[in-house]
Amino acid sequence: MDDESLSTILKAASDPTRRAILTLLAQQGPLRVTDIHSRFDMSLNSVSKHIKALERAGLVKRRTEWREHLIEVDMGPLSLIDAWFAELRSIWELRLEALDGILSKEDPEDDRPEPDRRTRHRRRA
Amino acid sequence: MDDESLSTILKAASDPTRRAILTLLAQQGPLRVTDIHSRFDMSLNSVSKHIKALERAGLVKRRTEWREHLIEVDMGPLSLIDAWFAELRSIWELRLEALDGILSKEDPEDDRPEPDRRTRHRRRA
DNA sequence: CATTCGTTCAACCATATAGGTGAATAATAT
DNA sequence: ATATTATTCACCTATATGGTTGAACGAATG
Repeated sequence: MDDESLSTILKAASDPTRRAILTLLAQQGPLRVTDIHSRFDMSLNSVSKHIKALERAGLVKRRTEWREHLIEVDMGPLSLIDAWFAELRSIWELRLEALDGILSKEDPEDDRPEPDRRTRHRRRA
Repeated sequence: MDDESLSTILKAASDPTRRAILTLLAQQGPLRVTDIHSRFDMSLNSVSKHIKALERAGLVKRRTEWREHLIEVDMGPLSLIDAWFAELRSIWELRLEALDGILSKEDPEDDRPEPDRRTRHRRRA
């Protein structure tokens, strides 16, 4: 549905460091920014930025207790991606079924322009 | 498994135009670059680049017949993403189960540093 | 042969982002 | 009050990417 948040989520997940952070959080549970930083050979600032990217995508949630910011993974948005994949797959399968049904009936030329190989020059609407 | 190709796939899928191209291909079947271009308000060159990005990610395959390049969607790589999600989820659930098991047994302090709220200064290894 | 069509390649610009450093803020400990 | 710890904010640089335009290439038509 929401195309923009889908982009944000996928883009956030497309970075190896961010995926590693997600994995770390999944197996270790809520951690502080500093704890996460200690696992990576990278400046604390960069880690903080990555976390903010994950936060923007909704893949992690921040729970601020006293002076520590606990970061925990949120599996929710992943289902959005699942849903998109499922939709794409179903569209694809629907087309195949429809193709099956048409195979012997309609004039195939005006439905989808099936390339008529090695005839004279292709013109299409 | 292959972290780099996972990044490539997710990044390719993170662009709205590219997702639209995938959807179009899923419902229309194999199309030429020009056909795809006609659906978007964008230069042919840009469309060509997007297609190459999708190709690099393995999300579409190119079938060159005579002088036309037929582009068709390939659902294969999507399973790679599915697999990663599933792995992440299972790691997460495993931790929860383990937490359940430990609840009353071990010294909780050296397993995962559970923040001991408002005690004296935190020091960690 | 010259022309047209489908596609890619090359150069270019604007913008976004990953990474860094250093200062600022907030809260606790001494 | 001062020092220490945790986090963020602001700024800078390099690189990647989306988009453009224009030229080049290969194949089929006339």
